Amino acid sequence: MSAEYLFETNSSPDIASDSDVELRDWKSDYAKPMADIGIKQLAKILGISTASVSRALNNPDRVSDAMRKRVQDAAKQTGYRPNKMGASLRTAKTKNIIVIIPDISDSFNSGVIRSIERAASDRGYSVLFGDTQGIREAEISYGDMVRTRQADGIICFSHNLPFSDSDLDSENFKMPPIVNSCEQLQSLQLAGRAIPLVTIDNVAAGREITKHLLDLGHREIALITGDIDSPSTQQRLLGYKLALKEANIEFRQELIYEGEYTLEAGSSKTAEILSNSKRPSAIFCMCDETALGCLYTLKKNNVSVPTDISVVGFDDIKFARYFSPALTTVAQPVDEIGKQCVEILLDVIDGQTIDQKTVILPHKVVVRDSTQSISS
Amino acid sequence: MSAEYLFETNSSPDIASDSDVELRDWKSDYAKPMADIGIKQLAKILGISTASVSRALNNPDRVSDAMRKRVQDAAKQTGYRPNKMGASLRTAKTKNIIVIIPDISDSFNSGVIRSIERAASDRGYSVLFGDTQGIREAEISYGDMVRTRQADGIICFSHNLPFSDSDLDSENFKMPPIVNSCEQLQSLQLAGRAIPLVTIDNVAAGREITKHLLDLGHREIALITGDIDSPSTQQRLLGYKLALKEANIEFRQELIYEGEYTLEAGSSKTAEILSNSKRPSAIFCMCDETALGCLYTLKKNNVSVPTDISVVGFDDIKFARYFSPALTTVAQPVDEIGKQCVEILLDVIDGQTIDQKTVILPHKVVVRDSTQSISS
DNA sequence: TAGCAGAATGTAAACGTTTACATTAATTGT
DNA sequence: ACAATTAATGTAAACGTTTACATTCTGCTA
Repeated sequence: MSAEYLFETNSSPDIASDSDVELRDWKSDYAKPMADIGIKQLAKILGISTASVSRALNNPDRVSDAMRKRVQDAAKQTGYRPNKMGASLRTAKTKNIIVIIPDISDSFNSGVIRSIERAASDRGYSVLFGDTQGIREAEISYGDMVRTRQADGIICFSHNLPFSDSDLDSENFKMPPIVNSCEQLQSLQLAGRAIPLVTIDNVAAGREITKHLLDLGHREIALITGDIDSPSTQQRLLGYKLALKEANIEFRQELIYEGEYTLEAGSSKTAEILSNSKRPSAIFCMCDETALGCLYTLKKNNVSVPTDISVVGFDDIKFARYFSPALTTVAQPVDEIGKQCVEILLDVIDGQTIDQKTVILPHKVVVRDSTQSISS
Repeated sequence: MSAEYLFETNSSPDIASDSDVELRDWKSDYAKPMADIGIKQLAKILGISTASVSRALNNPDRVSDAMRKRVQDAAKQTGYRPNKMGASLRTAKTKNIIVIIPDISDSFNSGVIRSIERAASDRGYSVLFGDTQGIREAEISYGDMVRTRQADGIICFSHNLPFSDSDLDSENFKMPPIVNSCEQLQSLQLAGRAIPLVTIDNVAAGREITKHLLDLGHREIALITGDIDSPSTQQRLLGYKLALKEANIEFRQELIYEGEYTLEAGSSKTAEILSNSKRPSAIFCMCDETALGCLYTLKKNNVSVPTDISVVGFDDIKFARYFSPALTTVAQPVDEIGKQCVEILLDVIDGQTIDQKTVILPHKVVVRDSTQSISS
C-alpha cells in the first residue's frame, strides 16, 4: 500500500443516523435462542415420521399428494430450513465447489469466476473461493477442503496441483474431482494422472496475434511475458516464436522481457524497453492489464500509440476497448470457460465419464486502435 | 455478449498432449473407494478412544505430551483429515462466511472481496460468495445459507437485506450475524434493527471531490450517478449539493445524469452530455469505471481532458492511475474495509458486543491529471 | 371374502464428529 | 502411606439429516 494511501482520519457528520427509526440492540437480538425448527419438530407437529417429511421435501413423488401438500405447507408456514450439515453428513455431498485462484481481483480471473458462480448456482452448487496470492501453502490448504468434506470438487487456476508433494507421492492418495482452468498442469506434477483442462489454444492465439503484427509490417516485436513459469506464458511465447519462424524472422532473446500478468509489470518493463538503444516497433503484452501499464508508460514518455509503437494485449478484459487507444488483443471466451469448467467438474462429481479430458475453446483476435501498419 | 464474440471454432494442434507421460484413466481413479480414514479407525489403530484423538487434535493442552505426539504423528502418517461436516453438525459452527455481492467482477468490489478473503482466512474462516447480479431472489437464496447452516454469517454489499419480506415481518425471525459493506441499509428494511456497517463517509467524499472541482473554477459540473436507488449514490449526490451550496452555486437538475456503476453507463451518459447544447466544464462520475467510460466517449468526440473538460471518478480502482489521463478520484481504503467487515462479523459471530455499529473509514481525494483549473 | 400386489408410511440406524460425564491414573499434601 | 486433588482417558449421547428395511394401508382379483 503506497504512501498515497496514508489516509488522514476525517471527522465528518455521521451519515449513518437515519435517526427517525429507533434501534433495538442488535446483539441482544442475536443472543435470542434459535427459534429454528428441525425436521423432528416438524414431524411431531404434523404427527408423522421424519422420513415422510424428508421424502415430501426431497422426493415429492414418493409420497401421497395429501402428504406432500401438508408437509410442504407446514414447512413454509414454520419457515423450516433443513440443516445442510446434517444432510451433507448423511449423503456425503456438500453441493459446494471450491475455486482456487492466485488473484481474485485480476480482471480476467474475476470474469471467469463470475461465470463459474453463475453456472454452479444454476446447478444448485455454491462456490467457495480461495485467493492464494500464488502462495503454495495456501493452495494446499484450500485443496484440503475437499478432503475435509467442505467441498465436492475443485476448479483450479494454478499450474500446480493444490496438494502437498507427500500426498501426491502417497500410494493411497485419491485424486478428488478437479478441473484446471486456463492453466495446464505441469506434467511433472501429473504423476500419471490426467486432469481435465479447459482453456483456449494459447499457442495458436500467441501465433495469431503475433502474425497480426507481422502482417502490419512489424519486424521488431518486443514481448512482455507473464510469469515465465506459467504454461500459458510458455505457450503464448511458443506461438510468438512460431509466427516469427513462419515469417522467416530470426527470434531474438533480447526482445523478451520477463514480467507478470500485472499492471506494474507492464509499466516497468516498458520503461526498460524504452531505455534500450533501438526501440521495437511493436510490443506484445501477454495480458491486458500489462498492456495498460505499457500504454501508460509509453504515453508518459511521449511515444504515441499506434503511430510510434503498436501495442497488443491478451484476454480482452472488459476495459480493453475503453483504453486509449482501444486495445488490440485476443479475446478469451470468459463465460464459456467458466461454464465448461463447472459442467465438467459436476459431471465428474456425479461419477460420469468425461469424454474430453481437455476442452479447447475458441479465441479471437480483435483488432482495435492500438496497432497500425508500420509503413503508414 | 456482443457480436464481436461470435468466435469461430479454430482447430489447432492439441497443445495438451505432453505425451511423454502415460495417463491413467482419471475416472477410474476417482471411482476407487474412499481410502480416507475417520476418527474411529484412527482411534482403533492407536488403541485409544475417539475422544482422545479429538482432544489431541483440537485441544492439545488437555492431553498428555505422549498422547499428543502419538496421535498427531499418526494423523500425519495416515493423512487423517477430520470431516468438517461431522464437526459442524456437532458444534453448530461452519467456519464459513458468505459474501453477497451484486457484481463480483466490478473492480472495486473485487478488491474488497480479496481483502475479505484474506482476513477471513487469517482467522480460520472460508468465504463463500454469491453474485446476485442485483436480483432479489438471488440475494434471498444466498441469505438463506446461514439458516441452512452453511455459513455462520453474512457480509452484504447490497442495500437490501437478503431476506424475504415475509421472513422479515415474521415475529420469530432472528437476524443472523450480518454486516453491510459500503452500502447502508435502507431504513425501511431495518424494521428497528441496527445492522453494523463499514463504509466511508460518502457525503463528505462527494462534497470534497466536488469542492476540488469548484476550487479549480468549475461552475457547471455534470454528474453521472450510480443506481439512483443506492444509498451511496444518494449520499455522494448530497455531498455534491452541499458543496455547491457552500459555494453559493445553484443546483441544477439538468446536470444530473442517472446512470449505473458501469463502464457502459459512463460512456452512454457522456454521449448524452455532449449532445446537449451547452457543455459542462467538468464531469463528476460516481465510480471509476464510469469515469473510464466517460473518458472514452470524450476522446472519441475529440474533447480533450482536462483541457476542455475535467473529469473525476470515485473509488480509485487499481486502474485509475493508469487511465489516460490519470484519473483524479477519491480513494476508498479497500483493504481496510474488507478487514473491518470480517473483524466485526466474526466478533458478532463469537457473541461479542459490538461497540461501534457503524465504522466510517477515512477516504482521500487523490488528484491526478484529469482535472485542471478552468482558467488555464 | 380372502389373498395379494403395490403404494404409503414408519422405524431406526448411520453419517463423523465433539463433549458432558464417568472413570482411572498420577500427583500432591499430611 | 493414604487421602484428597488434579490430570488423563474412556464411554456414550448428541448434532439433523437420509434411507434401507419393515410395516401398514389401499384397492383389486379370483
